[in-house]
Amino acid sequence: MAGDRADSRLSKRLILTMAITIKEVAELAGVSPSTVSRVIHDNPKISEDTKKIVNQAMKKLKYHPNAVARSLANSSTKTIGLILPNSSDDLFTRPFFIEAMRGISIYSQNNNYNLMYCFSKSEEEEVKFIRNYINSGWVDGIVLFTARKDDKCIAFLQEREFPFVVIGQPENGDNILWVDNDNVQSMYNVTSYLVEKGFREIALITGPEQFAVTRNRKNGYLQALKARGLKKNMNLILTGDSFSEETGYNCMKEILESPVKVEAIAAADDFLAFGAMKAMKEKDIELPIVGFNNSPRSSFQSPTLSTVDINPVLLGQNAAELLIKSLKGKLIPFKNVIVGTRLIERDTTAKY
Amino acid sequence: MAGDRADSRLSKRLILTMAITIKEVAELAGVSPSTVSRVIHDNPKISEDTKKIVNQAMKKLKYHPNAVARSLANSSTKTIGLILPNSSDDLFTRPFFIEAMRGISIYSQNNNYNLMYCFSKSEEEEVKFIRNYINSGWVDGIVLFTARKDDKCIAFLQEREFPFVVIGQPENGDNILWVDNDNVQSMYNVTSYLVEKGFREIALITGPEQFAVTRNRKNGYLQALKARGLKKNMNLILTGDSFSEETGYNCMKEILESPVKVEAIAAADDFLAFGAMKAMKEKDIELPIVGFNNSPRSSFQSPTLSTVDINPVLLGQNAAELLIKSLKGKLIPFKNVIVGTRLIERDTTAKY
DNA sequence: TTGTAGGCGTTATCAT
DNA sequence: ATGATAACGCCTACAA
Repeated sequence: MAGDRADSRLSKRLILTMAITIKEVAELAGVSPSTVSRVIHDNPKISEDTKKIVNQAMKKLKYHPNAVARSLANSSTKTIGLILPNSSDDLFTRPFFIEAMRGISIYSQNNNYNLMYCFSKSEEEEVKFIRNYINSGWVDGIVLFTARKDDKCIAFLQEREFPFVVIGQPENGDNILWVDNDNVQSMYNVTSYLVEKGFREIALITGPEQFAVTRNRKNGYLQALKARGLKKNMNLILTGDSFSEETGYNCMKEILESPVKVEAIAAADDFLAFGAMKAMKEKDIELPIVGFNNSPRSSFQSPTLSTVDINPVLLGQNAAELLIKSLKGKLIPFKNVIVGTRLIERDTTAKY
Repeated sequence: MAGDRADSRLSKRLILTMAITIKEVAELAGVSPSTVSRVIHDNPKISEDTKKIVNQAMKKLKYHPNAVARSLANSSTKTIGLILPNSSDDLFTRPFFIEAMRGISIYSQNNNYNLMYCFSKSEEEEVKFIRNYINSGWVDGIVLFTARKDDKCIAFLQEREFPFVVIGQPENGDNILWVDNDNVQSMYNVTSYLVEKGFREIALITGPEQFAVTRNRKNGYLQALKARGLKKNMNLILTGDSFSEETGYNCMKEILESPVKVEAIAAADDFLAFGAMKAMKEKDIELPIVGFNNSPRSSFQSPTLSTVDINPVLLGQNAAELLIKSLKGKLIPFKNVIVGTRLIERDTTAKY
């Protein structure tokens, strides 16, 4: 007498706002819940007839699987957590983050993964949020948006053996999933480009050394000089303590007010370049300069700034792809992806 | 003999990567799972002694509640879904969205709510994602980032009677949670400001009428004229078909090439203003102009653009607050919040 | 091919 | 104050 058992909800349903469950579909279709579950998962050994009946019942009742229950049973939420870093102002002035987020969403949405995000104010808070995501069981994997030297987030994730991917090349990244541009190569290209224009005394303005991106771009610069037979001049290498406009301004001012000869500038970030341009303007000097990241402002400066497009959307997409494939247990042939960059020639260099 | 029952997982635990459950804590503490649950929830009728014992056990085992199981039992995920709209390029060039997201995250994180997001390519896709969020049961409520005329997302959410909040004032918004600036007042202020500078022939460049923000700003403009005893001139009111720079350019060109006299411009968006400035430059004309939204570029144009700061972070924070309070069943005294704006005077108007 | 039963980890009701 | 038990909705051996 299944009909009068206590769990015969369909007939007794009073609260209409509650979602339809697999049991109710089963009841209407006259089969067992497991059969319905099998139909949902396209289990091969199910007869066409019952499949049809069950599908009709599902349609009639407007059944939709409850993802939470599913997650509990599968111990997988099909959700990825994004840890937005503490770069406070950067977050707003630079479209990098939202573009990368969009890239991640493109791949994830196509593969039925959900996305969670949180903003953090400090590296400690980042770790706190990661811990929280892991402990609560909300996410299957995590995306980090930056790789620092001695990165606490990475250390923590490794210790917990939790799946993650980094946008940016971590140190000791051998066993880590990451995506990045080839920052060595990109800056190599920028430097070579300036050398080919005929400049010899090329200054480099970078951000803090704790970021891999800084060390790599510096390397690219040095390698290019070497390859062209130019020797490095430490007075031309300025390491700022941030990627801000102010830092760029100070670095450029320092060079201009020193006796060092400069003919061109490679900046590791557009904002450093903006600051440098400001310093030059103040002294009524105009030197060729190239930035990095193709920030919107770069095409509206006067003169417009030559820069390098690092393709953040693609970085995000590849990050999501790496992580999701590894979550699915797919054998991925490589643990990291290099996304190509593109030098955009604008006013600050085109005329030379 | 509880010790040798089949579910005595603690003693038999082989797989160490599996998370600790309430049962294992109970076993170690020598109490029942329900007691542990009560300790977790600070249930008043629990003895200090057992509370202590249980807490020790939790600490020792590094227990953390499983949020998914909790959600299933509570039929609430404490998660909010954000529907990022289809404004493709806008998303990247304007920090509005990420700032609003940050605002939402501030309030949500403080109240232990999680955030999910998705990007959509069209209004249809937005509805699809909303449907998905609701049907799957992943989210308790939804945040919309824009309010269109005849908004399909809002209609769908209302039909499903699902909790949501809108950033932007919807039409027929009486029974809807929303936050917005007072767009009428803001543009009223801008217009009055220009009138006080002595200008009479003030042009208005707006985006499409389908957006409430457009209609409201237009209203503010008209009301200000009326209040100052100026009569409206339809030739000075340009309604663009987007908020883009190109649209602003075309509108301004149209005015400048017509016989109409213009003395100043109020633009409903910075990008419209950027376009207008470009059109003026081409004709070697410089008229006072005010934009909207305080986009980063506005302070780097030459001349720098006067604009209105709409405080997107606060908009986001208030949106989250409204939604979460209503989810918690708190009686909220108002169903909407008005966030103040601030006119920022820069080069395009300061000198007059 | 289909059904039964137990489990995923937590909460809540009802006893005691 | 504490424990047993049955949900929450779905999945999956195992049985038939």
